[in-house]
Amino acid sequence: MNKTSVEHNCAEVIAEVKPLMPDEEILLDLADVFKVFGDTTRIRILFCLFEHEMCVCDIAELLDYSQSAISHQLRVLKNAKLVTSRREGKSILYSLSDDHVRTIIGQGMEHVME
Amino acid sequence: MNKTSVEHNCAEVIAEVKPLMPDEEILLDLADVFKVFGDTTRIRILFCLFEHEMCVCDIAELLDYSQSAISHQLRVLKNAKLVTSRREGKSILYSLSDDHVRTIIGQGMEHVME
DNA sequence: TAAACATATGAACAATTATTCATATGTTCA
DNA sequence: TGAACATATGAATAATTGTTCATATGTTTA
Repeated sequence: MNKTSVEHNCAEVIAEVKPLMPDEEILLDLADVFKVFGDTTRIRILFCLFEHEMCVCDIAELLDYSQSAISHQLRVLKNAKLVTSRREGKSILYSLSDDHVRTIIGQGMEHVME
Repeated sequence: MNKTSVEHNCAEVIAEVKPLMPDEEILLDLADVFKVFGDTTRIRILFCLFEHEMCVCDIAELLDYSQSAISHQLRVLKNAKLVTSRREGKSILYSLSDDHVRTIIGQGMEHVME
C-alpha cells in the first residue's frame, strides 16, 4: 500500500465534523420539507399547480383521486407553505406559494435524469 | 364582484394541464429521491459527508446511532446514488457521489429559513 | 489459521402515513 | 330559507418504513 496517501483517522474526523452539525431543529424542519415532496400524490399536485391555479375538484378529476384524498394532501402542502389558496365563490383555488418548489423539484429531476 | 376578472373554468384548466403531466415513472423516481431526503438520520449522515469522507463507525459515533442503523441508511443513500463508498483496509469510507445533494439540501434550507 | 475488528443484512416490531368513508362546514342561488 | 355544490376533517385501516437484535461476511494481524 502507498504510504504517502493520507490514511483515514477516525478520531480526527469526528472531532472536526462534530461541531459543524446543524441544530436539531433545522434538521427536523429540513427532513419535514423533503418528506412533503416524497409522495407521488403530492408531487402530482405540484406538477398541476406548476401550470395553473386549480380548485380541488380540478385536481381530483385530473389525477383521478377522490376529493377527500386531494383535500388531505393539499392541507399537508399548505402546512409546509408550499401552496396557498384563495376562495372564488364556492371553489377554493390553490396555487404555488413561491418558486422554491420549482427549484427543488427541478434539482430532483436533474438527479433522477442522471 | 368584478366581472372583468377572469373566472376559473374547470374544464378548460383540466384540458390544458392534463397533457403536460410527466410520465408515471418519472413521478415515482422523483418521489423516491425526495423520500430519501425525508428522514433526519439520513439528513444527518449527509451533513457529515458534506464535511468529510467517513467510515460507518465514525458516523455511528458522531451521530450516536447504532452501527446497524447507520449501515442500513447508508445502503438507502447508496441505492439512491447519493453516496459512494470505497474500502480502506477494514473500513469502508463513504462520501457524496456528486453535488446535486448539496444543491438540493441547500434549496430545502432556503425554504426552511423562510 | 484464528482472533479481532468493521460492515452488511434478514427478521421482527413499532411508528408513521396515505387513503377511504362518513359527515361537517361553508357558499351560492332559486 | 332550503337545496345543491365545493371543500374540510375525524376515525379507521392498510401499507410503508426506521430501528434493534442476532448473525453473517469480509479484512487484517499476530
